Amino acid sequence: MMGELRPGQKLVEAELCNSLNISRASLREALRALESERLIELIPNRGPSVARLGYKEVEEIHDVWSLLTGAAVYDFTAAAEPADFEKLDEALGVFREAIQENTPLKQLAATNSFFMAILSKCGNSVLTEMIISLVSRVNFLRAQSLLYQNWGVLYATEIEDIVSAIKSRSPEAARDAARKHIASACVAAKQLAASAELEARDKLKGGKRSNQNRKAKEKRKRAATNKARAAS
Amino acid sequence: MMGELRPGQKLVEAELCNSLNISRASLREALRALESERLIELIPNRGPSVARLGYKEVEEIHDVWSLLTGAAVYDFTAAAEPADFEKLDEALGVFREAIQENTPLKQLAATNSFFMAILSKCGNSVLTEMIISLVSRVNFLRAQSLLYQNWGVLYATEIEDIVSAIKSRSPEAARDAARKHIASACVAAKQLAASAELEARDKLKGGKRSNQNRKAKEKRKRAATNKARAAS
DNA sequence: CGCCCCTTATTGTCAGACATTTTTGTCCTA
DNA sequence: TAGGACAAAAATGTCTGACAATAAGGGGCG
Repeated sequence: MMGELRPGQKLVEAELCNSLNISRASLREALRALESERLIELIPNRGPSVARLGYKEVEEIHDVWSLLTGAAVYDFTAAAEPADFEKLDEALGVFREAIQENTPLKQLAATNSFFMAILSKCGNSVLTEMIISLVSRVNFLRAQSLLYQNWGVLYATEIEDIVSAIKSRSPEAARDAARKHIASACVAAKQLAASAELEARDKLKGGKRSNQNRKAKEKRKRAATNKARAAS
Repeated sequence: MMGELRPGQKLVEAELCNSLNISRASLREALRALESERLIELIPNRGPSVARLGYKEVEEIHDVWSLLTGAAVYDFTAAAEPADFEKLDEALGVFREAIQENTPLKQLAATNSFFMAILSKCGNSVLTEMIISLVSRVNFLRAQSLLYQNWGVLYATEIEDIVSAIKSRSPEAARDAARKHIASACVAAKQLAASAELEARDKLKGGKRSNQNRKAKEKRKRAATNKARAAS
């Protein structure tokens, strides 16, 4: 259920219908919704495919994400109450645990709950939704940066900086700390996106080669097919 | 085709299918897309209705819009070329014309093309799309501020300020001018949203009264319905 | 007048069908 | 052998009809 979908992978409606046990009508409704969230691409007459993220787009998303999250953290810092501080501490604690245990998915969940605690009290639900929408588009890159690389330790100190700035009631410092953290995430994501683009290019070459192989294989089939056609 | 849909108005699938001459399946796909863009609300088992914008939400949208557009104008100011200046001047000229001619819809089109000229060259397509999505949600309020009130003359001077700041290659000044303009638009939109909320409340009262009226009317139908039921 | 039940309208979902378009596979030719 | 024309297969875009589940509205009753 996780990580099984690679960017650019083509999705066939019939297969999805079977695996999800829903009708094509319902499936296509869901696909439309996923398309507006930019999680899949829907090219006319070519069907849906998992959204592909280029290097440039990753950068753009993080730029906007940084701007919006900075504003959210700024507003949160002014409005936060002691109960909110506790939530931040708790999420930060879980994150530290996850680093000790070396459980990347737990790290990801912890950072998500950390920022959700902030967003849910930033006072602007439109802002919150837009940030969530942006994060959903690059979340798998963030997961990869924790899974396959070791960005967690850096993220931890950055998040600590955010918390301490919030606790000292300094909106500007909190905003800058948050933007700095997202800048780090952007570096990690851009690395992954770049290597993914290279991989995709390699696969393309491999695919062309395999086409030639397939042609050789198919020659054996010819005889049988010819017989069938002669019969008709 | 314009202004026929009032916020909160219920949309019936069958009627839309007839008027658009498409099947329910296709219609529902389109409705899902409109829902993710927040142009309609889609409550389970209650069907679609034109999105309602409350006072608070109008403010939130304008806050985010201001932030994002500020960034776009900032980036545009650095990247703009002489050809882009011409587009801005042209849009501004059309806007002034429209004010002279007192043609509000032309004013709206002019401001849209003005900002589109900026957005298309701000260098961040994600940012551009998000702004367009936000504007689409409050565009009818902007149109009303031009149609029924006289915000156009103020908007004109504000847009001039943006242009002159851009031309003097001052990103900060351009950003602030843009944000100031959107703040004005926010004031206008909030007024309209507030009065719309009052209207809606009045209609609710009137609606209750009309229910009673309808009951009186329906009494005449009873006889026929009873006969039909007795027959079955 | 207000509340409960029943009828009706509307939505959510499915299965099947068909034209159009894309993709794949085959054959022919230079 | 590579490449192009052509046919076959697969997939999509769209429509129709159907049915259960839910919500809305009307009628009857206290």
